[in-house]
Amino acid sequence: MAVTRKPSMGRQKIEIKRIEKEDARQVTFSKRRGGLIKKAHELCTLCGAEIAIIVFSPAGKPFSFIHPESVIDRYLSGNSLQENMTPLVSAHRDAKIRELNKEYTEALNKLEAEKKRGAALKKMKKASRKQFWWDPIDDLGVHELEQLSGAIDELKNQVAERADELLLGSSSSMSFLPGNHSSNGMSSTSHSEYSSTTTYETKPAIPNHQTHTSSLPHHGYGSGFGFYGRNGLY
Amino acid sequence: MAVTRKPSMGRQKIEIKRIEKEDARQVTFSKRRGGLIKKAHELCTLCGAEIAIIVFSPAGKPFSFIHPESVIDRYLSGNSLQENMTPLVSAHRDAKIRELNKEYTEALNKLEAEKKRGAALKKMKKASRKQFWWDPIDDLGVHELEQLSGAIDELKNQVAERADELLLGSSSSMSFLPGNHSSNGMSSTSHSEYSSTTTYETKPAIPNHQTHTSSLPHHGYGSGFGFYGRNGLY
DNA sequence: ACCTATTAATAATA
DNA sequence: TTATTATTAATAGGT
Repeated sequence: MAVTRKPSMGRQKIEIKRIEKEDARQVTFSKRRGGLIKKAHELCTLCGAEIAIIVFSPAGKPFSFIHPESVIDRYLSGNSLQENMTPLVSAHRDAKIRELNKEYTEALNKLEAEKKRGAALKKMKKASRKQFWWDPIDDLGVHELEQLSGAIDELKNQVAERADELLLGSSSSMSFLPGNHSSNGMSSTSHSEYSSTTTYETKPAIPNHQTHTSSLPHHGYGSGFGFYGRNGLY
Repeated sequence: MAVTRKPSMGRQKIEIKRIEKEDARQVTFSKRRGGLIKKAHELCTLCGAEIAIIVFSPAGKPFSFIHPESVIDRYLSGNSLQENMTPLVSAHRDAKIRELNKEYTEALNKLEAEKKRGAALKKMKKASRKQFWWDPIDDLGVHELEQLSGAIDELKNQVAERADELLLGSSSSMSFLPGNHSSNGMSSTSHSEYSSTTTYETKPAIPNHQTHTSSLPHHGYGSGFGFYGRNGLY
């Protein structure tokens, strides 16, 4: 009793335009997010680039992605970045920097080891992405740079807000997330997929209230990414 | 005299590990960058998300990508963001904010129109991407947030540095780019591909010197992204 | 940059 | 969400 065999219609070509169906949109978002991440990871591994990303899901759930070990390392190794920090964050940072450094290093080593053992490599199965534009145009003006700078600040605000909330243990507009925590299928044990890259998910922060009253840990400059003179390493 | 017909070996499966051949790496980087961008754009269009990205090519060439119109708009519409700006940038900003606003709006309209006319849709043909990691983990701590915040600051520094250079007209370590400008095939006319998304390329800045001495335009918070309560719009 | 043979991503489904 | 699989889309190698 074999039916006409129609397991699936297979992938259909779709128009690149907003998916109206809320449900489908969510699914696609999830799937493509995973795909994008994978692609990004591959690009990193293959060519060795440095990236930092902040994403806000359609639902307003913030995600952040940072790759450069160098950046992380520079931060963990403690340095001149506490000055411009929010007193709140700064305080905690002072007390935890060491611990975190160790903690983090251990985590990385662990992941590194597990990776070498040819551990899990099939946990990734999400989808969904963010839409942004990327254009290697040649002539950039001051205004664009200013805008960019501003946008970056905005991003920092989000992070800072979340940080303050955590530090204060305040639940002014945040305590537990809406619902889909492990929804992505790679919760706790998951981020051992890709080696030395750091990722954060600037949690929910509740898609309702938005008391953008938090402060963020600014820090001195002086220590830019420092990727410039690294040509010799590639 | 038809040979054994071997047009191409076709795509070969590759290991996801650093491409040692400098040349091949560059090509792959380019190709995949384009692919990633495309993917990202699609995700944006399909699901409507908000993203901001900063990337540093293996050669140290910085790229930045910002999507959210809302963010841009908020910035262009002028507000409380001049306080923490570098005097240098701030000054210029004061004088140009209006002009830029108009300029930008017009540009967006132009792109919008061209897009509707079903204009060019085949200009995209680059390749290359950045490698970074993105992980939707559920439990984020203060330390991760701090790191994230720090990394974001780093990014801002890059932008600020460039901005200062432009404003000062200083060529201390920057004047013309190394070489591959239009190498991507979509220079000037290119960024009309995707509608209302903003993209910047924090130019070369020369992959050698790195006088991270620039300052960046910090600005007050108060006006976070504000994507949170937008559920109803999706 | 442009071409294809292949591999990889994924829309539809369950 | 997660799994399956028919198709479309991305691309590694070559030219």
